[in-house]
Parts: sequence; structure tokens; C-alpha cells
Amino acid sequence: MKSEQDVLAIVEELKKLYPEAICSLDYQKPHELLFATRLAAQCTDERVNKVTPGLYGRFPTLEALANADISEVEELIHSTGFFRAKARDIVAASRMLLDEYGGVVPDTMEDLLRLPGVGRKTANLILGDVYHKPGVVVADTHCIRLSGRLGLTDGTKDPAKVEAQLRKILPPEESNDFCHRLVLHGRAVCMARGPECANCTLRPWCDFYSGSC
DNA sequence: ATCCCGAGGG
DNA sequence: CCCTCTGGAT
Repeated sequence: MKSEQDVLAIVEELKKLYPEAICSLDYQKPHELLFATRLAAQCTDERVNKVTPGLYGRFPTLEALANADISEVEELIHSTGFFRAKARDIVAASRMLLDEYGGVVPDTMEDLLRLPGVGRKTANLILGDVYHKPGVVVADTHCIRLSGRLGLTDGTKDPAKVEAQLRKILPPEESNDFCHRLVLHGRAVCMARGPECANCTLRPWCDFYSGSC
């Protein structure tokens, strides 16, 4: 596995490469990030950002979303895929947020997971980016792939295991930003297909490079 | 054919 | 662990 020095070296190198560890989903309010993340399932952030202005323009508040016609939501989000399940979840979660949480997106994993269509990925994004909780690890497709290649994890693709393994080795105050940077690096350099190892400054610490690349 | 900052159900 | 849900880009 990886030494503590290697982990910190990777953390620092990613900081240099991507100074601002930002989420690339556009949003203004917490519930807008929540639903943008739901829409991002098997869909690029870029495409999500093309439909959310229309969705949140037509339904500007949680109340509007809670009372929205499902088929109208389906049309607005159609191009993101899985549109039936996503539309159903967005309206149902809006209702639960109003009925049980006073319209405030909750700040605990337990409560977030009760919301329809909210899994660990979405919940962690809210805990990290909205509430700035320490020790948040967002195990999405990029995080899972890059962590495995670098050798930060044992190669598992199970999000819960990746989450647990990263939480053990990352400084809690760095973990959330680190995951955002993995996403940025996963898009720019360490793509799923044809990773550009020649352009990658993480090579000194990367198992994938020393192995099969 | 494979991938995109997944979630839910079996 | 597996499968399904769905569209768009490469």
C-alpha cells in the first residue's frame, strides 16, 4: 500500500495542479446542489448544467418542485438520462424536505439517506460542500478509478469500501477537497479511456504508471 | 462498445 | 455481489 509520505505528496501535488477544489455543478441553493447531483448519475456535469437553469427557472423554490407535474420535470431533465426515476425522486424528495425538515436540507448522513434518490455520493457532496464537515470522502466514478490506479485503495470498485479506505489515510480537513481534485484530474489527464500518463505529474507515486501504462 | 462526480432493489 | 434504469458523447 501507500506510505503516509506518498499520500501527502499526492495531496500536495494535486493542490498545485488544481488550486481551487471546486464542484463543477452549477447551483445557488443547497437543494439545487442536491438535485443537480441526483441528475449527475451516469451523466456528465456539463450536461446537468445545461438542464438545471431550465428546471430551477420553471420551479424556483422547493415548494414549486414539490408540487410540480412529474411529466413536466421529466421533459426538462430528459437529456440527462434515467429521467423517470430522477424526476420522481426530485419531486418526492422536495416533499419530504418540506414535510419533515422544514424545507432545510439536512446536515447528517442518516437524514440525507432517507431522502428519495439520495445515496452516499450525493449525501457526501452535501456534507462537504454545503456544511463543510471534516472527513468527507466522495467516492464517485473518478475517485474510485484514480484511487485504484494510484494505489490509495486495494482496487475495489465498491464505493463504500473506497470511502472507508480513503478516510483512513487522508487528513480529515483535506479529504473533501482532495476528492474534488481527483475528479478534475480524472477529466483532464487520468481519463477512464486513454489516460495521458505522459502529461501526469503524479507518476512518481502511481502504481498504474509503474505497472501497465 | 464504453463512459459520464449513482441509486435502488434483489 | 448482481441487475436495471436512460440519454448523449466519443
